[in-house]
Amino acid sequence: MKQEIKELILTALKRMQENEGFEVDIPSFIIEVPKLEGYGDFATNVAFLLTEKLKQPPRKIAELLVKYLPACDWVEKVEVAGPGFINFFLKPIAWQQIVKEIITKQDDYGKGKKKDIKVMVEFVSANPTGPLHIGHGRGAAVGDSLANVLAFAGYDVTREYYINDVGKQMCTLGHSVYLRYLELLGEKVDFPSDFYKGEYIKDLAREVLEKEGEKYKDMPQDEAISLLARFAGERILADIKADLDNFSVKFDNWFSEKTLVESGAVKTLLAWLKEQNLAYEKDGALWFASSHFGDEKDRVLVKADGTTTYFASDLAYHKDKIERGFNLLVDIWGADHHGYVPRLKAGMQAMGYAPDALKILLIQLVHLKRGGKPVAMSTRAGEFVTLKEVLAEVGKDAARFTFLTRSCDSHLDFDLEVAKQQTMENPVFYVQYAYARVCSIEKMAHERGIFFPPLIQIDLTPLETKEEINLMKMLSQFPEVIEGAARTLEPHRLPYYLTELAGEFHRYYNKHRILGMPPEISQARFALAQAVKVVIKNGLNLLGVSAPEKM
RNA sequence: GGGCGAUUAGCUCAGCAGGAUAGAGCGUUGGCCUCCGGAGCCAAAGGUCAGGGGUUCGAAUCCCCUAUCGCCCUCCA
Repeated sequence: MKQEIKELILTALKRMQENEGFEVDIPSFIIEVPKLEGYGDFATNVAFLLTEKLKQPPRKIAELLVKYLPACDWVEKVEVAGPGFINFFLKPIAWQQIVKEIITKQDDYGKGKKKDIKVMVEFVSANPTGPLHIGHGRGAAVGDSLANVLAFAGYDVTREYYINDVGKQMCTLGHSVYLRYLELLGEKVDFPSDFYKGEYIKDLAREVLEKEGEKYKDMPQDEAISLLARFAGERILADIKADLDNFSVKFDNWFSEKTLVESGAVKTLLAWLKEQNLAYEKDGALWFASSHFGDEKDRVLVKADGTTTYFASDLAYHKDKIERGFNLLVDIWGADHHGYVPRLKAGMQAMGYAPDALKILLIQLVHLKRGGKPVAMSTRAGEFVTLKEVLAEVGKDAARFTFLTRSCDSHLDFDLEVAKQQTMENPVFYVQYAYARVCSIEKMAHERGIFFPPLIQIDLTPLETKEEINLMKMLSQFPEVIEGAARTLEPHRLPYYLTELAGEFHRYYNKHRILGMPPEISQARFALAQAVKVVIKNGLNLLGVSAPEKM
């Protein structure tokens, strides 16, 4: 609808230029929904943007422009208001068309046109050294829904999980299991404080002992640690996959860092950087000259002990992404990694890629609470509330909706008690309730033997009360919400929209009856309710939240 | 000390690419069940958009400074 208004204005601008002899570039004006009803259904600021060039007051320009607007059968009237806004008032038929469109398109309503952009969304990517905790859950929900939204908006989307399955932390993992294993065999061990202390390590050790006996005790320590690292890593990764599956989080690809190292990609890249004089040796280490590209200092690629850093692999990984043909890379990181943004961007530049092709979303930390009181979460002590535990307690829908109803860069207080409550403090139920209500109306109609013609044949002209117009307006905004959420990489816009839409429907439902009215009114209202159902369903799908027919 | 993020109603948070008189829920107060699901609806009260400068027709929104809070500043991941 917005787009159609825009077309009208563009036409008027052209005609005005021709007839009045103005030679002005067409400014990038906006069409917005005004806050006040009296200002119409849409308003534009185009006149303000022309004042400077035309050297005339905005109001005068607006009045002139209105004269050149083409006639249109769904526009009621156009007014110039205030200092120079142009307000459009639409006829009900304009909105009724939307209902028809939704009913026709169903699952496709809101979809954007295919865009020629291949985007990779990389998210979670937690090291396979321990179970996912609630912070990972937030990243998982945001990444998964953002990928859904981007795909729906017309982007070609791939979702990937990067597995850090080599390096020091895997060795530490193996060693941690090894020590717990020895403990089980009655040996006294000194467990270092920087090892993985969680209870799950003991469980893994116990499992090894039960299945494979005491054989690791007798082999060389290095060999035992290496074998145990592999076992533990695979087992933990399997658990991570299961947790994500329970959270309705899907990946197209699980990318192993190990393959990057074994294929020689990391070595090749390092050699190339040296050749380009972008990397140099100092103090026995190899450094990347990231400070040439805006980072505050240079960064180590190969440590003095000969091992490569996480960062070295990461450069090779991002090079690999680009080489696979992605022209937009979205990385979703915990905010505690923000210090790595400049160096990775520097890496992109050094490798000859546009730094803007990489968008990094930093997700602020989650503070877990219960009844307003903080729940202790210490990773160091190995005591944390896992994602699995949270899901078991509050359920997938509430968890996902809560994670998604915050902008990424705002801290999130996740209160377990609130997430369980079915009140408006927890709007997931409010939205689902609206959906269930429509389903219930259908069921009731069926039970009463009320006949409805095919939705597409229903005459919608009876839809003209204020509540109906508002509801239809809200429905018409869905495609723009999708487009905006995709463009800005802000999936949180969607839950807010759905909450508003649900509110508009509840209001409507409370004031007007759908069933038991004269047939032409009942039918039109029923069609409207079906349109609401479609949009809520499409929205919840993108959020990975279920749309229950009964609650 | 430096960097990033935040600061909007008593609380939790929105505010969509600067637009007209600042938004929602919770909580508070008062209403609505002869009626398709009351997990709902209506109404009232509640604000110096942290503070100060600047940019312009116009700023919660963009720029600078200050304050407070969180996170980061390793040849860790």
